Amino acid sequence: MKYSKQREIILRALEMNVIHPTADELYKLIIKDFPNIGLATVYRNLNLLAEKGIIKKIYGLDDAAHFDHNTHNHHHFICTKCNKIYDIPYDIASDIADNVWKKTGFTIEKTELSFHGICKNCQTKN
Amino acid sequence: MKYSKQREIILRALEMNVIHPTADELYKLIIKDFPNIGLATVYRNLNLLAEKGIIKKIYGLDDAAHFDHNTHNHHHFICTKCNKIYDIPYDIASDIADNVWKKTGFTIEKTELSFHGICKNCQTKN
DNA sequence: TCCTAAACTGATAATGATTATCATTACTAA
DNA sequence: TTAGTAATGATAATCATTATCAGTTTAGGA
Repeated sequence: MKYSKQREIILRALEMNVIHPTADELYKLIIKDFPNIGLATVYRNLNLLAEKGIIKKIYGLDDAAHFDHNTHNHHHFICTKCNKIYDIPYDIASDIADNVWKKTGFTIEKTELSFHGICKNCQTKN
Repeated sequence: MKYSKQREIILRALEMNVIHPTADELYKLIIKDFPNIGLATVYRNLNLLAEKGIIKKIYGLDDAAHFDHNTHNHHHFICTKCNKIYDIPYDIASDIADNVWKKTGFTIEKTELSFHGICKNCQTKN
């Protein structure tokens, strides 16, 4: 993996945003400051960074993949009203992968927990 | 919701298959016996049935949505070698949604746990 | 410093999954 | 039987993502 200015920019942009953006959302943020960057470059680098474990790729929240600079073990909640994505602490179910292994004998490489519902903020409104 | 022969066929085809098919996979199975059915009809009805809670739509296993006639609470494991999808019993983490609610105050409507790894069968093959 | 190979880029075409459109058909309640 | 509406099949459109490719940048020697 060779250094590239674009990758640097993409990683910084992701780190500055706690909104778990999709590749396209991040692209739209970045072109404001770097109008020459290509959409494919954003996709490419996000995937590369996720492969290397430098960032996280989150599936299953909606139809698009989201990216997260927080690589610590944690899960996600998406509010079906405001569509905001929240982090859920890992210790909510820290032994779950181990349980699955004990019960099934399957080797677990990745555990993805996603919760859908109404966040506290949207509950009080309305 | 009005009766339709196609919906009946789609539901039966899903019930007969434990393979958690995608809409397209199910379509390819069905046209063998019902060559006139349209792909859009399969998508439409699977989504409709999932909305009504008659079947389950599973996200996050791979890029396509899979469907499951088993509506009992349970989770899924996908083997990264053979791509087979296995059911994981619910009691592996039966209190997890409750835990999230207690910790965050968020109302949980849907909990989706998906595990990726190597199944027992593929482990022994090597 | 200069040179080359490999990695990276931007633009865009291609893909794959899914949804929208629309004219036609099938169900159902009166 | 009929009218109203939901459903259908064919296909165009969309959306997210990946592949392609010619030109550019980077990095590690000579």
